[in-house]
Amino acid sequence: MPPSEPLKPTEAELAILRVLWDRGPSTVREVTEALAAERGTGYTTALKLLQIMSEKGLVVRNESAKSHVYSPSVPAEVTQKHLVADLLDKAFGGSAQKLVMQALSSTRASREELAEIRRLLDQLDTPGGI
Amino acid sequence: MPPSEPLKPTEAELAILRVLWDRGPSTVREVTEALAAERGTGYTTALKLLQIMSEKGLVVRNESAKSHVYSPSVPAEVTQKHLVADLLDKAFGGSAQKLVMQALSSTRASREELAEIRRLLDQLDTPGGI
DNA sequence: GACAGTCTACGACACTCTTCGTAGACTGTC
DNA sequence: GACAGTCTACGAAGAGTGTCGTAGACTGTC
Repeated sequence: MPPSEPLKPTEAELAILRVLWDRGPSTVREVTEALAAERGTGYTTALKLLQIMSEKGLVVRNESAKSHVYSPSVPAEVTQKHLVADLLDKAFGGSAQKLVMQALSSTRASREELAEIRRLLDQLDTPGGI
Repeated sequence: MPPSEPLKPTEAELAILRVLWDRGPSTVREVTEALAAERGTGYTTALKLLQIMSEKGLVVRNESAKSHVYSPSVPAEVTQKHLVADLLDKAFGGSAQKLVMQALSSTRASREELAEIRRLLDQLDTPGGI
């Protein structure tokens, strides 16, 4: 069977994924240092997490160098989409509208961002010209 | 000091909150039955959860009747906003635009919903007429 | 070839979450 | 007033998470 679900990352795992998304493929040491500021957690903690994430299939690792190099197994967008879908289901009864409204009203989006969203709305409204 | 943070509900707690949001103030038995379909969990489980949530301040309870009646301590929108803000921070680097894009593209919103969102966008774009 | 430094692997611990079993209180019925 | 039914309260067990300490392997330097 296929790898089944892409498994929802835990909080600590998500923090690591964020580092990998930002930095690209990274070693344990690099992840540890990037994480130090916000979490203050040690080297072996990051190592263990990355090992677990590797088992779960959240990251892939390249062992060709002495220091293994870890990368996200799927693009950020895929994981993000899953997280949004999960929240949508669990907290908003599936109403994307409500979620979007909360997201927009709880932050200050720039005018360009708003325009970008409006562009997406137009695209969704008139699907390609069918 | 004030009750500090509104504490993020866990998954099981969120499922219960959803029942209370839908049904309004409810007894343990009512919550248990509403939850039975999706979780198949027993009476004492719901009771314990509600007790814990009451301690945490997620719900308030009215003990005037023999069967205590539980209600959400804050409106759904407040909790939802916190959850969105949390996801925004932890998974999207604070970019509401990306979150909204994922939310909109991962679901089929109706034309009316899209219009509603567009209305909110207009409102955000021209704040009151300054 | 001993030593310092860096790496991975692994086990253990504390903590939280979720679930349930059991006990005790209360209420109505015969 | 005994009994069945329903309620709350509480303790405990099992799984999952996040953290680290320690051990063992490898690499380079003197």
